[in-house]
Formats: sequence, C-alpha cells, structure tokens
Amino acid sequence: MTIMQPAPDRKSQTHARILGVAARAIRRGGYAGVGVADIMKEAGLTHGGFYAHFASRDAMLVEAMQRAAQDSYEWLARETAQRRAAGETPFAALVQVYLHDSQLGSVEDGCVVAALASEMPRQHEAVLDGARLRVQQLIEAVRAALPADSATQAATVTATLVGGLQLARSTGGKAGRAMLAGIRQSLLQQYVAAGAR
Amino acid sequence: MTIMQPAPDRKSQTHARILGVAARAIRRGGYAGVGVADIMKEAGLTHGGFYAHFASRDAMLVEAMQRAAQDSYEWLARETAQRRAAGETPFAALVQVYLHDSQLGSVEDGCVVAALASEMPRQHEAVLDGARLRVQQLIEAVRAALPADSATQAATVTATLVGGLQLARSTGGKAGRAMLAGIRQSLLQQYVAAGAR
DNA sequence: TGTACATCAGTGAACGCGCGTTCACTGATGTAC
DNA sequence: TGTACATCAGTGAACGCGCGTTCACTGATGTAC
Repeated sequence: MTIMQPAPDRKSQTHARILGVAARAIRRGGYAGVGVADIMKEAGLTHGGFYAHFASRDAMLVEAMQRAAQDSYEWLARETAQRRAAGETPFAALVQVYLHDSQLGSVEDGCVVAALASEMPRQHEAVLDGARLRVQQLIEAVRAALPADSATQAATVTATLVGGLQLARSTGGKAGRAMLAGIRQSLLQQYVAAGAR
Repeated sequence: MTIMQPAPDRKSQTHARILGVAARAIRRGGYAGVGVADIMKEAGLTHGGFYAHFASRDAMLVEAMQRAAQDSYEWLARETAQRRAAGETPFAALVQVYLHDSQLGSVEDGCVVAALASEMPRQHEAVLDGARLRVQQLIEAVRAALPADSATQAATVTATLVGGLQLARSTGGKAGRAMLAGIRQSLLQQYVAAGAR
C-alpha cells in the first residue's frame, strides 16, 4: 500500500494558484464582486473543479482573505525594508510605501485592509476573524515604526493611512494624487517632528 | 385641461420614502448587498412598482447615495451644533460626534463615506460623482473646525476619522471601543494642542 | 523495458434558485356635468 | 349633491439571465509485474 505523493503536491500547487487569483479578485471587486467561474477561468481552469479545492464559495473567501493579508503584508515588509536600506527612517519608509502614488491604481495588489475595510462589518464571523487579525498586524507594523512611547498613536496613524488611501482612491485623478501627497506630508511633519524613529 | 396636482405629490412622497429606505440599506449592506425587492418591501410596497420610480436599480443607487450623503451630513451638522451649543469647541464636537461609540453599531445611520469608502473605486461614474462630492463636503466640514492656517490638515484629519471608524467597526466589541477612544484622544491632543478652534 | 491498470485532478453539461425587469391589471382618488 | 368616468400609483404573476453547486466522465500520471 504505497501512498501517492506527487498527485497531492500538484493539487496543492493548483490550490495555491486559485487562491492567488482570488486574493487579488476580492481586493479588486470586493467580497460580493467575485464569482467562482471568473476566478477559475483566471486561474486557467473550468468552474467545475472548484469544489475539489473548496467546500463552498464562502470557504474560499476565508482562505482568500488570509492569502491577501499575507501577500499585502509581505509586500509592505519588502518595500519598506528596501527604503530603510536606502537610508529612510522606518516611519518615513512606511508612509512613503503605504501612501505611494502607485497605490492609487493598484487596489488588487495593495493593502487588503484598505481594499475591504468598509465591507468588513457585513462579513461572516469566519472572514471577520481573519480581518481582525490583519488589522492588528497592520497596527503592529505601524507601532514598530513609531517611538517606543507613542504606542497609543499606532491605531491613529493606521487609521490615517487606511482612510487616506481610500479617500484618495475615491477622489481619483490629479486631485487624488494631490490629496495623497498632502497626507504624506502631514503625517511626516507630525510624527517625525514628534520624534518618530 | 386641468393638470392634476395631488397625484404627483403623493407619488413623490412614496419616492422619497423608498429613497430613505435605500439610503440606509446601502450603508448597511453595501451597493452589492441591496435588492430591489428588499427595499420595496421595507418601504411597505411590492417590487413591481419599483420601475415607476426608477429607470433601473443602478439609477436608484445613484439617488440613494445622494440621499444618504444628505442624511449623514445633516446628522453631523445637527449633532455637532448641539455640542457646540453646550460649550465644546468645533473640533472637539466634530471628533466626539464622528467617533462616538454609538457609531460602532449604527452603520446604516452613520457617515456614508465610512460605510462605503472601500467600495467606491468599483462604482460606475454616476455613483462616483456623488461620492466625490460627499468626500469634499466632509473634508470641508473638517476644515471649518480647524484653525485657518491648517487647511492642508483637513484631508488628513478626515482620513483619520473615516479610517478610524472603519478599523474600530472591523475590530468590534470592547477592543473596538477602546480603539475608538484612543483615536479620539490622539486627535484631540494633536490638534487642540496645535491650536484648533 | 514494456504493457495493463488504478488513481484522481480537472472537465463541462445540467440544475435550481434568486434577482432585476416587464407588463397586464386593480382599485383608490379626484374630476366632469 | 350625486353619479359616471378618467387617471395613475401600486400589485403580483411571469420571464430570463447569472451564479453557486452537483455529478458523471475524461485523460494524464505514475504504479505493478
């Protein structure tokens, strides 16, 4: 009785590919805006195979949220690390990356919290759990870029980052970029002047 | 040839009632979460009559967004006026009203920007136009509560208010209320200390 | 090494439900004389 | 004042499409001997 290993491996690769597509799709279209068939098609598959990977559409959304959280967390860590290596302070790097102009157009590759925040109160508990965790992660990342004694400011700065990106995206165009630049400037003035690392 | 006036008046009253229901429904369930039949039922009507009032579901969403904007703007103006009359500064009143604990549970009666911000980039141009206007209105209301020379801060404060409410709602429960309290405190410290009116 | 066989990831047709939309009809309101 | 009539807001049955879900089947992969 030999257990077949190659097949499961192949399946889990496909599973990951579907999730990658779904993680981008929920940020682009929202929880309500993603269809099973669309995701499978974008992953190069037919819709029938979906249920070999997920118990239901809802179950997929839970996994997609976690995957999107992981992807956007890694993106933030990578980008900020690069800027710190180039000499920027952690806080400046955070602000410049999170509120970068390129974020205006790329919702699907950006922070999942900013992409889905206002839809959160409407989600099932399973999705909410993942979302809460991701919010905490983001606040923690902000706190790590603030002075040790300004821990209570972390949530406030996070709120400004998330809300600022959303407002600038809603505004759009040149006015949106101007708004984003203004918010970057405000944050840097306030917190760097206040001694942020 | 007499023109009948009473009938149109009655119809416009019904129209306004449907819109009132819809304006709350989009904040509660999001643009994608509201159904024609649900709204009509909540307004005490049957779904068939819907198209005597709106050309399509999308056309209704445009009007509902405007109505929600108007409702939440009036709510903010009324509540802050009451607090200013009781002696609070305009900025304190704004922060205390916008980030009041009661806002955690009542998405459908609160600020439409906070309720729908992350869904905005996905909407049709007609809906977006109304949304942009509402964002500007909100920023303007914030600016009016800031010192004359801190106009560039208005968008930043607005971002903090909107983002803060969303993060606290996502977090929920006791932790959500604590987060909200922290953000209120941060904002008041920062801006009142900086000389906000 | 080569052939028959077992496994299973993925296919695609089909089903059923919900929702936006249409439309012939009803019945209440108010007008005409 | 009272009766016949016109208007039209609202009703409710029906239609069609899209989407989540199911399921019998295929064909590629790798095993057994």
